[in-house]
Amino acid sequence: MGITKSDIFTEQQNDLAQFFKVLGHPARVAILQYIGNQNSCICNDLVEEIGLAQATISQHLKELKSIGLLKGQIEGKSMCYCINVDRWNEIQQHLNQFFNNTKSNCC
Amino acid sequence: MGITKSDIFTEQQNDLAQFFKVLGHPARVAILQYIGNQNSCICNDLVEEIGLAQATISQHLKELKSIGLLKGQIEGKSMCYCINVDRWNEIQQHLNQFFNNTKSNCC
DNA sequence: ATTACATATCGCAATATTACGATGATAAAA
DNA sequence: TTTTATCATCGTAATATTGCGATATGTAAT
Repeated sequence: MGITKSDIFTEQQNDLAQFFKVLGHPARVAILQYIGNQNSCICNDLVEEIGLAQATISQHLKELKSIGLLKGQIEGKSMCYCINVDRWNEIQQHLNQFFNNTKSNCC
Repeated sequence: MGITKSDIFTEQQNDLAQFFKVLGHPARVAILQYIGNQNSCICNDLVEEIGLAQATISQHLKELKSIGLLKGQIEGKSMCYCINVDRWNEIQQHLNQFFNNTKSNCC
């Protein structure tokens, strides 16, 4: 099949999984780290920095935008992609809540 | 293509992405939450609890084991799958390091 | 208006993931 | 020993993801 049965899970579970999923690709991790180090960014830098085709980088940026982690501003004829710090913190908090609420000690 | 170009990323980026990826499915989130609430677990409970076929659950458990998050002990004729707390904390720490080191504030 | 540049989107091919039925392996129970 | 129960693995179908070339879109410069 290949289709994830999202309807049998809670919205919280689906959302959480979606955050993890978007972060679950090395290119997207690398993009976030690069932007984090630069404190600014234009997409073309990324193409050289990461080593994937422009179309591919653009697709990854789109996914990072889809969960609100990145915001893009038109800067002349290029784009300035930046980390949405509020959202960043919010997601970090969600993930930590998941980790903290899920600890157990049976074995 | 569909193949991730892991060779152009650092080991740290690949590992981090792998953690996120494994957690990036609602069934696996649900499995961890369920085990966390029970403080113990046998796989068959999960089949009823989650609502996926036994083969599917088994596959998800395997992926959670692959990053060391779960450990399984044979318990009579069933399995006791438990959260590996040390590994759990370790991964939580890795993810938080990533979040803390990647903050920026350009826009 | 034309050109040059930067990014987004489309369409495709290759590969990965998800899900499940069927089957295999193992261990307690009868 | 046969049966039953529990979990793992195999094989397969459906769908998703990844990556890229080609092309579209938009903006700035000439």
